[in-house]
Amino acid sequence: MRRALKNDFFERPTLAVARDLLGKYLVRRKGGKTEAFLITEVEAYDGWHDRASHAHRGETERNAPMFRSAGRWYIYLCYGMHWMLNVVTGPSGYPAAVLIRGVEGVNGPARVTKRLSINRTQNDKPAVLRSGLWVEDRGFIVSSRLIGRSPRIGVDYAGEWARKKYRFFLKNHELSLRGVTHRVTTKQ
DNA sequence: ACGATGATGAAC
DNA sequence: TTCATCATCGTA
Repeated sequence: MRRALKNDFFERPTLAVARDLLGKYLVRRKGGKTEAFLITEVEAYDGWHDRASHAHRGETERNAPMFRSAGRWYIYLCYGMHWMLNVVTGPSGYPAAVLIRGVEGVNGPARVTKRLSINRTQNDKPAVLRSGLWVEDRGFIVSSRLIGRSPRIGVDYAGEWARKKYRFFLKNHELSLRGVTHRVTTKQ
């Protein structure tokens, strides 16, 4: 089973999308080569009131993709050198997105974009095969007991929002890191 | 523990 | 126009 996720997957509440992205595959096609990576760690950024979100101070040129329809990429430069990859979620007009913080064998949001050669050229583009970057369901089921939650990384300035457990990760991430076949999932 | 490195947004 | 800040990482 190999099915590219459609907009209806991303149009759901942001926390649900974040949780369900674990165990899906981030797929990159570039220069005739296609690579797929198991998604192992994500963070949700949910609405205007979320003080950790770029959308907290309203719509700007940078965060405009977050306010648009779900299933598009929101990519921006952080600390002057790192690209951050997010996928827009929720209804159109509601600013929300999920940050891809880790994939199998690649730990950390800046390393993910570096490994997959992602930069602003994909920003605001739809997550479909045609754009060269999309997400696939490959039939794995990730049960709740294999998922960990924690506060988000690097958002200590966000007050009570910094403490919300909006980060989701696969508990056996370390196994994946060492290149060992992961056992977190069960074939459908 | 800290410097790299530049876009962003808010203040002036 | 200036300035502080920043959804991080590599080196020490």
